[in-house]
Amino acid sequence: MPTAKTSELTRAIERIKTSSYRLTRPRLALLETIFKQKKPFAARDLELKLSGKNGCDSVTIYRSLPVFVELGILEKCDFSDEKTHYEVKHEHHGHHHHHIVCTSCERVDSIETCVIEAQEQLLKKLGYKDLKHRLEFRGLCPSCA
Amino acid sequence: MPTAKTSELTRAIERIKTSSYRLTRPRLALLETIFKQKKPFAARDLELKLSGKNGCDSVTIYRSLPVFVELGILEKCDFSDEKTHYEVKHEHHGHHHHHIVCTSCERVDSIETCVIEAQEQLLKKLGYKDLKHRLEFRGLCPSCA
DNA sequence: TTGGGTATTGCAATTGAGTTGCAATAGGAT
DNA sequence: ATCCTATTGCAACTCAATTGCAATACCCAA
Repeated sequence: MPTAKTSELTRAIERIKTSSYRLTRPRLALLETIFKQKKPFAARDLELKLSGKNGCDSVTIYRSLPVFVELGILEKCDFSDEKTHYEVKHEHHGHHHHHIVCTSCERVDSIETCVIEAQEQLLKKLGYKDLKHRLEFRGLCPSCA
Repeated sequence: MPTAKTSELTRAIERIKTSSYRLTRPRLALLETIFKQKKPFAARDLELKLSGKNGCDSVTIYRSLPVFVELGILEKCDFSDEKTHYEVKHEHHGHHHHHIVCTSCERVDSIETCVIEAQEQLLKKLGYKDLKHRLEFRGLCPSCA
């Protein structure tokens, strides 16, 4: 009896197999680690968990993450500075959403209601096209506050 | 007769002098270059314009920009990826605003009406404190579209 | 105006994320 | 089982940004 996580992994594997990409041992190890993540992660986070035998090289990680994004398994979600972050593209919030990161504990919550679409409509009326946006909130979460 | 730009430079100089920071030749050269910028810029942009005699070292640039932010002369405004961007904190839009960057010509416009405050109010009701946010739009501007 | 404490500079070296070249390896379709 | 091609992993590299440190230059106080 597959758990929700197992079937998500299974679906990811299926997506790779039906694409022109190959399902390799390193990629499988990567996926298994990825689906254990409870928060958005950076390449470096995976690197630490995947070093040594049965793991995979950091270069492979850097090369695979964009592939997974292309296959709809992951989503890029850049927080403030430094590194590129990714998160699993869960079915139940495949829809557009944003994050709020606690500046104290780094807890990440999802914001399901997006008010920005209104702003985009405004810009479209001004003649802008192909709009994308990125929004992040930072602050103290209820438990830290 | 000082132009608007001149007086902004003058005010910036004044801010440095009245702080514990020192007004040095490199910082002055940096400020002069900064106030010529018409768009948000990265450290690297200034570096190119300030190399050679009467310029200043890139390390000095990297060290000064955060100081200028602290003094309220500049504002950080991180676009998508890679480098850290800054922009002059003009008096006439010292208020909170966002940007839209054209994905074709890189033209940057300011968005004076911010709908995000509503979202923050919502998060505050949920118990979050000390909220900050960052929002950027990317897309084709009316002339490129 | 001069002297001196301290902020600042600039060079060189380093860090850290991410990329690239390339030969060896391993999917997976036939 | 074979073979074509995607993929791996190492080493070397790029590029932004940071740090150590000795030399320099602000600028305040006498």
